[in-house]
Amino acid sequence: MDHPLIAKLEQFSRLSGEDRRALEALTDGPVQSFAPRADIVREGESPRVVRLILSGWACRYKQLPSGRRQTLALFLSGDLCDHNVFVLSKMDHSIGALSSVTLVEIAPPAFEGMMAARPRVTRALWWESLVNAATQREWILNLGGRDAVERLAHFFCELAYRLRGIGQMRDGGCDLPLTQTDLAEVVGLTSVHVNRTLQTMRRQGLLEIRGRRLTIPDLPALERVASFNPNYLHLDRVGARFED
Amino acid sequence: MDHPLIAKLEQFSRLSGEDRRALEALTDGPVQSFAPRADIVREGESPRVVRLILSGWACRYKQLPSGRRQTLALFLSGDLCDHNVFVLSKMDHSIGALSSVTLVEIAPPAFEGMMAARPRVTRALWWESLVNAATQREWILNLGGRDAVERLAHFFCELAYRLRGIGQMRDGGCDLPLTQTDLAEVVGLTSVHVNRTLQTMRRQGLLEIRGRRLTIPDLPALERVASFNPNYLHLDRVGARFED
DNA sequence: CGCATATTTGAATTCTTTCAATCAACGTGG
DNA sequence: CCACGTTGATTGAAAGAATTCAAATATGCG
Repeated sequence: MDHPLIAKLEQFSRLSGEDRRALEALTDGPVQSFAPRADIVREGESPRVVRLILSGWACRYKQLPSGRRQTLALFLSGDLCDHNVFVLSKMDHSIGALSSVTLVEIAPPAFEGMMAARPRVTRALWWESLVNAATQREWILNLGGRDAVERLAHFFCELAYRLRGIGQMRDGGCDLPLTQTDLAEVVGLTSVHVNRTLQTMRRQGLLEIRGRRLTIPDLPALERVASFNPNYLHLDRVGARFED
Repeated sequence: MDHPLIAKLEQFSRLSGEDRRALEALTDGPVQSFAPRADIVREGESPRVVRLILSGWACRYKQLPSGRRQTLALFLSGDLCDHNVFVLSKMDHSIGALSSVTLVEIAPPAFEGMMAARPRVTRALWWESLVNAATQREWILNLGGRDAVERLAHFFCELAYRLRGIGQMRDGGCDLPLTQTDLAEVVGLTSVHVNRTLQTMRRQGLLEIRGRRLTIPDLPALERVASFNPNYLHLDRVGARFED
């Protein structure tokens, strides 16, 4: 199996053998494991390292005094948790495991050293961080401008594209380690309403959820429901892996 | 009057005379003007330059097929519109003027040259971009986790802190060139509901809007209503301007 | 003064939440 | 292998929040 970070970055840029070795060396530290629901970093802590998700699903989240929790971003295998927050003195949000998670920590100096030495990797990392920013914007649009069905549809579309990018979509479906409560925190609704909305969507044949598996029988249909436009994922240079 | 970008960056880091001259040189291009409601950059265009807002209010926004428009970020004097989007080939959102706006364009090579030459400025620009990212996250929380009163309260709190940082709060108030429709697009509500919500808030003495002026008689009270925590603005190093 | 833009209002509808209870699935220990 | 406890999914009824549509007022500007 491919190295998750390499797999991710190759979506944008073709990497040389040297580039790959540099990335592998960067991430050969000890692997850490987290149980589902465990916090990986908590708001208020001082970030010291960059974290690379190797397997499992994690999220960035914030909690309101009311107890309501909002997911701000989803981290999948190959995702970096903030490759630059260590510029700031304190975390303004938390990072938590949604499923079982394994990750490696990368020391900032090693990270910066590699950026200096490997321009193509650096370019790919820039792309990564700009796509993250674009994804955050799209989430704002999703919460501010769409109703329950559209929000969930959009989230699942984004998920499908992201998972496909890292080779984790199979037979029009994927693992879905999220409970309905987790989904509710992603889309800013209550779990009860997510439940009813999912039923509606199932009835319309937009998706199927059984066990921990999500199936999307007709992704284009789901995209239409969500007014999904994948432009913000900036995958238009995927071909770059074949040129250069 | 201070140079807007210098004023902004000095919130975080003390700049030397050299630093300031470099920033001034960077932004001495021709000044462009935009009328209220005019688009500055449109979705789909290829970004070629970095833009610095000199005066007026602008915003990043996206539009849904339904016609509904969502504001993704607010740009005030001293703000840079994406000092790095030119890495991506096409804009995935638009930038529009909310009031009359003046700005200067900065060519990417000049920008990068200055980053290479002036580490302290670079550090400040990093801070700027991380605070932008944090602000985006907070907007997600605002839309996903708060009701109408709280959302508006939170927005006005953020506004007060940002305007104070650039010296545009006077007598507990500020100019507010936004219509209720503009506000609705910021907080993801209809203008009708914004109208009713503002009336409630006025009745509770949380704010006052007359003409184009916003007054906040008791900011701490408004912060309590919004559960506002300014930590995400990362102003904790403001003192840095006096040390170093 | 008069048009154009912005704010305000009311009533009806739709969407979402709340609360409380039930049902289903799953893993553990006996 | 089954009872039991825990967690997640589902349901119903009622309340609450936000939207829609249409019309009426205000406000500002030329």
